[in-house]
Amino acid sequence: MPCMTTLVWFRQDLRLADNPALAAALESGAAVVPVYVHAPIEEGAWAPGAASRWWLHHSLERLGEDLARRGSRLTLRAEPQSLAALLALARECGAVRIVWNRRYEPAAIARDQDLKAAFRAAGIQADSYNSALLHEPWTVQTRTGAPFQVFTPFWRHCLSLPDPPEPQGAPSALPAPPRWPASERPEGLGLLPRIDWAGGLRDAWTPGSAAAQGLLGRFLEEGFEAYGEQRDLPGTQGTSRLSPHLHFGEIGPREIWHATRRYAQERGRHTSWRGSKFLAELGWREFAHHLLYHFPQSAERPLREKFAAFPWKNDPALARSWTRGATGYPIVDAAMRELWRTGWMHNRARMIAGSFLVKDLLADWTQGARWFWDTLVDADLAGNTLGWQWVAGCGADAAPYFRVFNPALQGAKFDPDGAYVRRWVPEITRLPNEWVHRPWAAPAQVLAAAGLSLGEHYPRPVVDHDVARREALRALSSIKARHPAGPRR
DNA sequence: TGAAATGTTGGGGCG
DNA sequence: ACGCCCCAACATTTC
Repeated sequence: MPCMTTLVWFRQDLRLADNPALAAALESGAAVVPVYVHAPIEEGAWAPGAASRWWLHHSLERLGEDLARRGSRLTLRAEPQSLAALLALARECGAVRIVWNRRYEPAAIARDQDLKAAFRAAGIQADSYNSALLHEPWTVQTRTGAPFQVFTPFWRHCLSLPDPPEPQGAPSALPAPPRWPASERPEGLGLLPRIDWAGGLRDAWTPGSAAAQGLLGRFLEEGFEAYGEQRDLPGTQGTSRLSPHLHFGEIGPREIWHATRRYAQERGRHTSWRGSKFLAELGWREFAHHLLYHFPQSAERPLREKFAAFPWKNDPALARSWTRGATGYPIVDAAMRELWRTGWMHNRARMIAGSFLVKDLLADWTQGARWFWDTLVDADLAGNTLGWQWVAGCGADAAPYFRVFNPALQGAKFDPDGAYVRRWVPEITRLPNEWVHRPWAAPAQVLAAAGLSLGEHYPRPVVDHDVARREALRALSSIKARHPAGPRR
């Protein structure tokens, strides 16, 4: 006679603290079988990319260890269909209930709805919870009941809502079932690359919720105060680097919210924390999920529909120079090499590199979104979509298309001492600061003194920014309506 | 969460 | 002393 068992289906909530689905399972007193199902085909066009898979492998290992320390186990299954895998597991365990934390990507929403109905039809109680967002997307709306399309009023509205609930700590023990079901080994999921290119990722990151908590604590102590000034400087460690941990749910936004509040209040700062630039970044994350939820086509298509007719050039050789970090613009190349090596790119650098791809190379923003999707450890459909539509100027609250970043000026402004470009583009290390962001303009004797021969050690610019900018503006005018087009409903 | 082009102002050189 | 021009510095407009 099997005792009551609940499946806790882990997805992008790979943590034990602040996990409402897990808490709900424990509350009932039932035995708990934690499970992760690897079913990438179900994710459609947005199955995890190579860098994400590397992260996921290690994150699952950490979660398994955390569970083992609490007398439990993580059951791993690799199947084409989550439903079949979970129904089979429920049968094996005699489970009568399954719980999970919600996801908000269009394909995941559709899949989860089908699953919920199928579980209920099979006599299995299915309940879902919110672990990933401060506020559910359908609860945030303008006075007229419409979704927000501009960040500032969106976030102002969120800040006016009651605080999200305080997160619960991790349980100290999980009731085990009488017998553990069979489990795939992490290696069996095939997440790790066949040839080991992940050395740079290993050096840069420690997946898992313990590391995430460590990063958050260190950031609050050392980075929070100066975040407003430091966050835009890619040559410094001014950001929290929590993005991949957030994507995989190793830490939740509510934990960050309340940890920030506590940090500020313990130091007698009762006013600034809610309105801080740091929490506003959580706001952008919320806004991204809000937009993807309300505009589910936006991962594939420009929100401003005029942009569907934009005359992209899509030159494969130029796109290749971009992915390889060989455009001849140091800050763009530094950004792309940081991404390739570490699976991450500083936010300011994302804007500069993104603007360059879309506006200087006239490549369709979806090409950039695809590359980031495969190479970023924090690749997130909502965030990636918002970021690329923002940079291309075709999204909600986006940078106007005519706002074109000048790589040399951005470099001078945000990497004035050249620390960032020198770290990732060592060819130009010996150029003085004055020329380090525009080696093409350096006098011959300066290049010679720096031991740099353009076209030999480091490429000449693949396009002339000045010319490219004008070409981009001309391309824009070709799709411009008499009245600027608003976002599509 | 831009940058370039264009306009305005005011100091200073100079005839 | 005066007008003219140049141009830097700043502001505004435009892309």
